[in-house]
Amino acid sequence: MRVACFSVRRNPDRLSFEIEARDGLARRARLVTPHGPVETPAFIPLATKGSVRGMSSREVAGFGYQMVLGNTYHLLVAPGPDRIAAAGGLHEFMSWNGAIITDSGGFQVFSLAHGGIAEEIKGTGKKRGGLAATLAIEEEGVRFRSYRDGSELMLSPESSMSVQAALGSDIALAFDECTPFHADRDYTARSTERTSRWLDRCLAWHEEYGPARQAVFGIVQGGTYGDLRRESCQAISQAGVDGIAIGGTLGRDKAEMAEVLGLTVPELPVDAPKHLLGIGEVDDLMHGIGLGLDVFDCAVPTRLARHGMALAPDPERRFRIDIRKSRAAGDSRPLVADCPCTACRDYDRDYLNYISRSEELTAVRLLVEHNLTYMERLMAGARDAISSKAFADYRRSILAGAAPTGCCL
RNA sequence: GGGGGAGUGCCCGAGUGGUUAAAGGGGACCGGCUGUAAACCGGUUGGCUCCGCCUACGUAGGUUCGAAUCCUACCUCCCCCA
Repeated sequence: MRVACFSVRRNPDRLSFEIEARDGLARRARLVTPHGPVETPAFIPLATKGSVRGMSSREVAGFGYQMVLGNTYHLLVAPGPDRIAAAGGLHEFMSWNGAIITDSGGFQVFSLAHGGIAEEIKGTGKKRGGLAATLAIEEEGVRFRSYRDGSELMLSPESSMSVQAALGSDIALAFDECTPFHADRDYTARSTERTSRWLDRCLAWHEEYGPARQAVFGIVQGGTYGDLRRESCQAISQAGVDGIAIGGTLGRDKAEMAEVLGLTVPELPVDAPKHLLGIGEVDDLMHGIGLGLDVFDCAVPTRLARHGMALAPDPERRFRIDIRKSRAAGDSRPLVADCPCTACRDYDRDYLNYISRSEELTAVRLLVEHNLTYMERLMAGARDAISSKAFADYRRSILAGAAPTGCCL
């Protein structure tokens, strides 16, 4: 049974979403926020703590990005919503003129308890010492211990929305619990239902006190269970949100992720803007766009860069090249041929290998710029392909090892 | 010429009779990273016919049941006095 009653709160002051072209399920659209448009499909870099690590806001805009993602939990811990509000909101605070979507802190319920997605799936989170920063998950909300000073803090649907109101993001995400991969069906079901109740509370609070020009997205949970995903989709579709994000565990591997998304996306209203949270990698983006998803955010491009990995059209090596490997030493080729980023224009692999191994900050900056440039070109290429009804070919060529064709400068 | 000190695995550096193939760093190599506790986290790093053996703590001898650790000679380096 297809959900038909998607009640987008169509308020152009807050958010509009215009689909401009379709190619199969994929679509090219424009998400217009109070801080400008976002051409979709779009990849959104993370500015978790109010900064895209290693890059100035001006630089990020220069790479072609129109939206970044900030985090409620991290900005609550420091510097705190009051200080950001006093600065005139997060846009002003971080000198970012484009759109901002803020995550609700729901993911931190999961990540602070388990260490991360891979660690939770593999059960290796303990290796990092276990922060135990998530104290309790209750109907009211979640109690955390600040990893900064040990103090206790609570995040609830109301307080998360309140912080996001103070941050003044263009899109606020409803407070949710990201259920772990290892949660059983019973727990996932109860958690997902609670997340739905939390969504209602978020919307009620926002209706009353939230900024008029801030949109609210609900988050689909349900783990890897098809029926729970469906119920979550229905609850959100009927709640009166401005858009929908897909969260929660997407399974053990890419095959399972495809399965879960295959069960989830068709349950959502076609016309709603859809954001796939936390994904991802080059092939994942091609897959998600093919399903009709619009926005993607992920730590991977910036984090990999800090870890010495550059994105590259090499499916055999998971679309990345480890610039610190000795094979890069003495290699006078650019990182990626025809890439317009500084690393590729001005330097060769030999030099990048050397400065990266030397722990020079410049190496990190160059790789972050490269990866962000790569992702934006990948997405720009996808947008162009959709406009010319050639997305299937584009996707095929990218997965076969072709370089992104989009222009972002 | 006289006096003193030091030589340890790729590098630095602990260790002064047995539980030491030898702490700890660094480097190197491999792996991981998907709503960022992450410019981070694991693993490996003498050899082999690998659950045991061989080779190893400057070189060559010696003491001892047993030595990187004690003794002797030699080689090299550093410091001080002439």
